[in-house]
Amino acid sequence: MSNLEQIQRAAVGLFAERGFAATGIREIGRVAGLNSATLYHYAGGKEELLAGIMRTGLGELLRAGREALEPSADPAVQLARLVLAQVATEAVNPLTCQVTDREVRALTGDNHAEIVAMRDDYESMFQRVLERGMRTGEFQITDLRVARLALLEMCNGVAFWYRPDGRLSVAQLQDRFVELACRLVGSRLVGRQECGPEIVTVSLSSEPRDGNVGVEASA
Amino acid sequence: MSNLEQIQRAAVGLFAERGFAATGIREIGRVAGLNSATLYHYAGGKEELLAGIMRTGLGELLRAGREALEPSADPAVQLARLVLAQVATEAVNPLTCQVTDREVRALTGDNHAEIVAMRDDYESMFQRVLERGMRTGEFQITDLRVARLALLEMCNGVAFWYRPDGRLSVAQLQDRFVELACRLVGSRLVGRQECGPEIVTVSLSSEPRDGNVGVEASA
Amino acid sequence: MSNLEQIQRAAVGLFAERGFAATGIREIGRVAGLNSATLYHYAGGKEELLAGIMRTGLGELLRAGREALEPSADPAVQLARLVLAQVATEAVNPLTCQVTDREVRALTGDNHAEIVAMRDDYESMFQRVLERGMRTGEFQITDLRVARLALLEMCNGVAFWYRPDGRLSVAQLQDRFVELACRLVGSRLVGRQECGPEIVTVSLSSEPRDGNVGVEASA
Amino acid sequence: MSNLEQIQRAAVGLFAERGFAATGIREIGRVAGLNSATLYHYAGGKEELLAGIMRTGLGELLRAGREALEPSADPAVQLARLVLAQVATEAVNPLTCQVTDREVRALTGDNHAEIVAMRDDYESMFQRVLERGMRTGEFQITDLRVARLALLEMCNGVAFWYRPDGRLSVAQLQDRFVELACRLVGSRLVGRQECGPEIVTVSLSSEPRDGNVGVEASA
DNA sequence: GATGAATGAGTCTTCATTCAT
DNA sequence: TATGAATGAAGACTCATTCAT
Repeated sequence: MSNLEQIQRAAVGLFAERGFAATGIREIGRVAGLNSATLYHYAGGKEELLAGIMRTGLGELLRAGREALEPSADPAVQLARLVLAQVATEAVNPLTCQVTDREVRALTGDNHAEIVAMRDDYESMFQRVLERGMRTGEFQITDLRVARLALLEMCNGVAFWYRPDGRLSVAQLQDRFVELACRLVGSRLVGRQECGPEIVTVSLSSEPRDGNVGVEASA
Repeated sequence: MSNLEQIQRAAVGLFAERGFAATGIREIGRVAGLNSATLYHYAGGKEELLAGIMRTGLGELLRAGREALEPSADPAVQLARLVLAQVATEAVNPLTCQVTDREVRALTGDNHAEIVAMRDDYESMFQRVLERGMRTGEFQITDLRVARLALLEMCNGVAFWYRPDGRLSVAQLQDRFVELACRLVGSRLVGRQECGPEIVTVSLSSEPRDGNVGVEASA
Repeated sequence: MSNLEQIQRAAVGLFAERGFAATGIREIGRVAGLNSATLYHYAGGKEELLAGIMRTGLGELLRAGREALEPSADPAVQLARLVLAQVATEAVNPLTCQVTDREVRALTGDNHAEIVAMRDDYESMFQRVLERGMRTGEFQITDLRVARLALLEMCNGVAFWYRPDGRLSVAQLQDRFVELACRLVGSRLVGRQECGPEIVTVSLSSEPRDGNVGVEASA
Repeated sequence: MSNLEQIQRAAVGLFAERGFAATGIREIGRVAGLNSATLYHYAGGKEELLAGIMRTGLGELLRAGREALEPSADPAVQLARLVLAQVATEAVNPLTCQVTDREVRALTGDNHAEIVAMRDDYESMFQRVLERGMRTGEFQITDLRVARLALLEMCNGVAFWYRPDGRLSVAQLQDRFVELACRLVGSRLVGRQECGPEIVTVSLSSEPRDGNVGVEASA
């Protein structure tokens, strides 16, 4: 594992636990096993470190989202696949997703603009699917904006309570959420077999792990 | 308006915008129009200030929740009323609710324990209603825990995006969320006329406001 | 007991325990049962409070010292009586004497000058007696200054370790110290019956006490 | 001279002049020629700085005391050598000794316990010698505790008034004090030639000096 | 006579960052 | 590549003091 990854993991763990502002650069260094000055060499500073983490997290959500939309044009299937993708990503990388979700306000200038833009891109995927589902009559939605926001909050929440060593497997969690999402938008329940090819879920290099399993990605 | 209220409003505004850890005591004082030392006279310190705000916020959620459960024993009605109450409280006091939702980890010791206990109390209201609805067959829930968490996340989210001066009135927002909640748990759609007496929504004294309208409470 | 006395006692107790600089005006007020602002009315401020205490303490030492020197012109008797007087004063008012001994450097300007002058006055009593004892041949002193300083340190020390409820009565303590002093200056041992009329030992109003016994003085 | 030494000297000078509580960390930094934050890098904080100084001072007193007791078993000689050692240490490092003597109460927790234990160790050396001298009949002491305390106060006092550039050399000062001590305990006068090998007197690195002379020690 | 309110200056300490090595 | 040293700015908090009531 590279030094930057080591640093990102340490940072994600601490940022998730205490928040960006309450975490010291020295503490990150200590957890990563590096001098805090070394950290500047690899990560470029505290805010750059956070921005890198969030780019990673949102980048993966975007990639998985695009993969989700690809195979089918059916809004119900697309929504189900979006939920599959997001839930799995959040479940497999909860701390990175927590940080990505909560610390946007800590960014400034270009970093802030870039991350907000990525987030907006991601949310617009849901928006467009919901819109098309309404137009085709597959969805029964009273208020598009409210539905989208409720749906997103619900899915984002996974990162904050799901524990991989708990009762539910990721696959089970996905099934539960697809069901909830279908109900929320008033669509028919989309089954797993309808959903087409499985979506790759990436185990992010920024996510702190005991041991080192799963599909690893350096992005 | 008392000095403590002035301080709490300033603090809530800043905590919501930048987070507790990223907000300086001097800055709160500046916004409140007081010397930072005076703030200690009224609020007792930064953490005490936060704890006071969160006590206010959770206290009101608990109160409104109890009022919601009272008139009917029907789980569907109780759930609808819980959602009515929470959505309205969040919509009317969004910043206080944001802070209450996000800054628990900044508390320590007894403050932390107390607030966590209040939050658990509140969440158990939803849990109990969902359980009873499942037993009576009014709800069709695949996974109780997942449903509860999804529901709560969805409702908590309101504080983060609802704007009182926007397209939707609070009443409309409530209707949308009752519909979403009913769908989520697989119950019949509970109409407003079924819901019984209106639930008082308190405008918290800790909530920053332009002007000063609404039912005000010092609790 | 007057309010000023109450304040002085509280202050002496705290100054002795933690030192002047480490003691807060509010804490003194709390111990005295008064608001810290009220303290300004009676004592005029923190430094004035200390100066008052030290004036009291040194004033009493000076008074007792003069009383000691009066009845006899014999240097040996005079020295014995000076020791009797000082030891008793320190034993009966240990905390006031500790503060008087140690906190001179906390004073400024006129207060400082005045207290230093009083202390010098007091020490010069010993100096003069030792000088005369040398001239008359009653004392065998190798180095006058060293002897005086050693003698004074020795006597001042009483305030720091003597406990009235301990093994030794004040009278016994006096006897021990007279013996030590006589040895130190190489004089014959002066017996109690030689010492003439007893010296009044004042129980200072600035000394914290449980209950309220002894000859009390307001000076 | 190392930075830590620089800091300790500055601190000792200021602590001796104004007291620990009345000395600011910034002021120490200014005198030491360092930013106050740098001070934390080397000394770890204000209390740690004091504790380090006192460890140095008491450590040296203990070492010299042990060296004093070694060569002879004769209580009179041992006492004389203890006095030689202490007087020289105090005369050569007066400010460090002042601080060590007076600021114990500023320490807390483990630091306090450790320093008090060292001081008790040191005082017990005197106690044991006095005890043995009484048993062997070499000393004529009416009250052991009083004699020990008087002796110690007398010797401690040296740090507060001896000036190396004054009338007396350290050796002369030692002779005067050995004489006083012998008188105090009623022993024969122990001469220098009886005292055996000279005791090393260490010039502490924490002691502020103009120029930089003498046997220097980093301990 | 007595006090709660108020504050500017001060406290110790930690911060993110830079830089010479 | 890696780090100990160094610092100005800022952190939360306490201070002695004044004053209107």
